[in-house]
This record gives sequence, C-alpha cells and structure tokens, in this order.
Amino acid sequence: MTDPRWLTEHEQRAWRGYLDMHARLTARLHRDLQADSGLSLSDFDVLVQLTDRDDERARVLELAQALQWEKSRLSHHLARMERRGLVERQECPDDARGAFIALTAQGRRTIEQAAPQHVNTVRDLVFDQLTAEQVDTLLAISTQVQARLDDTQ
Amino acid sequence: MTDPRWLTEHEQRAWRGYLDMHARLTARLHRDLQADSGLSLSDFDVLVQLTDRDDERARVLELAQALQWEKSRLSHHLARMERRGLVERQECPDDARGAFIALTAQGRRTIEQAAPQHVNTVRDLVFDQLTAEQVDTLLAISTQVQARLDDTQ
DNA sequence: CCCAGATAGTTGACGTATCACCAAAGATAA
DNA sequence: TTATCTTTGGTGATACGTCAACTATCTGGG
Repeated sequence: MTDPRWLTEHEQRAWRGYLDMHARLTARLHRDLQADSGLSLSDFDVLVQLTDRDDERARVLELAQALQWEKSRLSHHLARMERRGLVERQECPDDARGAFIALTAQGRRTIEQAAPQHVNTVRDLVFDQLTAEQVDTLLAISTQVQARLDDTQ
Repeated sequence: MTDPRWLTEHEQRAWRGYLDMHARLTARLHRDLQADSGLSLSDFDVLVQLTDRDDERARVLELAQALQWEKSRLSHHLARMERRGLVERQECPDDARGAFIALTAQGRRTIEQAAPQHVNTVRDLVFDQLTAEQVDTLLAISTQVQARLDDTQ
C-alpha cells in the first residue's frame, strides 16, 4: 500500500501504449462516425441496443443495464436523442412510472446507413492489423482483467 | 465501402470485451484515484508531465503536445487546476504571449501522495492478471494499431 | 384501505470536452 | 514603417457525464 511496486520499464511502455492507442482509436472512430452519420459513439451504442430487440424498443432500466450506463446518464442522453428524432418515448401500460424507448423510422435509417462504414473502420484500424493469435490474446486479457474487476467489488 | 465486411463472432466478442474492459477499468481507476487524492485521471496526467521536467514547469503548447490534448481543452483544464492550487501560471520573459505552467508545492505533495496507490491499483487490476507473453502482445497490438492510425492520416 | 419503503425515471448543478472564434505578440517582407 | 501572416494562448457556447435530490408510482404489511 505505502510501499509501491512500480511497473517495470516494459510494463510502463505497454501501459502507455495501451492508453494512447485507446485514446487515439476512439477519437478516430468518433470523428469518422460523426462525419459520416452525425451520430456519436454513444448514440450508436443506444441505437444498436434498440435494433437488437424484436420490437425495436426497450424499458429505460433495461437499456441502462445492457449498456452499463447510469440511469441518469441514459436519461439525459435519451432526451437529447429524442430531440433529434432518433428515438421516441412511449407510455408503458403495465407500469405507469415506466417508459418504453422506441426506435423511430429516422433512427432506424440512420443506424442502418452508419453501421457498415463504422464496422469497416473498426476492421481496417484494428482487426486487419492483428493476427488471429493476437485477437485471442486481446479477448483473454479483457476477460482476465474484468474477472479481477468483478472480484474486487 | 458500401459492402461491409462484418466482424466474425469471435472478433465481435473480442471487440465488445475490449470496450467493456476499458470502460470498467478506467471508471475504477478514476473512482479510486478521486477517492484517494481528489485528483481526476486528467489531473494526474498533467501533474505527471510537470514532475517529469527538471524545473517542474512547461509551456502550454509543450504540455499539449506531450499529452496529445487540444490546446483549448488544456487551457480550460489548467484554469480549473489553477483555481484548486495544483498549478500556477508564470510569465514567460522570452515570449510575452506565452506562459509557463508550474507545479505548486501543493501540486507536488498531491501527486507524490497519489502516485504509489494509483500504480498499485494498475498493477493489481492489470499486470498481476497477465502473463509476460500477454503483456508483450498488448504492446504489439498497441503499436500495430497506432501505426495504422498514423498511416491513415 | 392506508402507509412505509422500494422502484422507475427525471431534473439541476457542476465539472469536463469540443468547437469555432478571438486577441495579443512575434516574424517577415515591401 | 506598415501590412500581413503565424504562433501562443484564451473565451463562450454547447454537449456530455456524474452526483444528489426529487417526483410519481407500485407493492407489501398492517
């Protein structure tokens, strides 16, 4: 605790490289997606969740859990997306407190137009650069780190 | 372009796993750092840059380049850090437009107190979970993806 | 039926990120 | 010198994320 175990030179390079890669990668993905479709990465994630449902709608808390977002973040974000006509709120007959969030026609058109190019960019920038073994290792790393995150509360 | 090459099932799992890991990992690191020292991860990065200099100060654009931040982001951020007493502005005699940003005594105390625990958390959550080969692969992945980012403008 | 506590979702305040624009100072050339 | 071009840095508007507080509704025990 008070006696730190510092990172080795090699670990420091790996850590810095990882942080820099992530910052630059998401900045590029965000910029391209925005230019291509006017969507942010967050918009994209919300719309993907909705298109994955049979009826293209979901309860707010359901979405929050699927996205791993705080409910207030989602609430603010949905208000902005609703203003832009990407989603709409529908009353929930079972529970008058609740609301359904539904994809609008414009929301569906937008995500259907944006997704192919976005996937191509991810492929170009990431998966085309990696070997199959590296992809395996990336998944293993993600799994192991998340297991530790789960362990430590 | 119009004909997407979708990700394989395995690639999708790796991509989702990676995004989820990063979101959860940085959220945890941020929360712990904040609780321990009152610093944000951004504050931390700025302070590390300053402590790395001999005279514990730097020009604004120098910092912006080192951090890979936009100058306006840095300007706003420094204004807030200055208000909290972590850094101070000093006049630049060589160039009256310019400013030095210098670590304050409080800034130095804060980062020196915060860094060991932060490094321990990174080690606990990440490097203690990985084999040496996995760390190598992480560095290779970061390098390869950043090379592609460099290539594509 | 009534009320306490839980649940669904929103709101407001504040810190932060980005964008576009601005201003002051320096550099360069006529 | 003046004109203009570049560099250094800041500002204000707007969007976003988080926290705490809030409203409205539901649910279970008396």
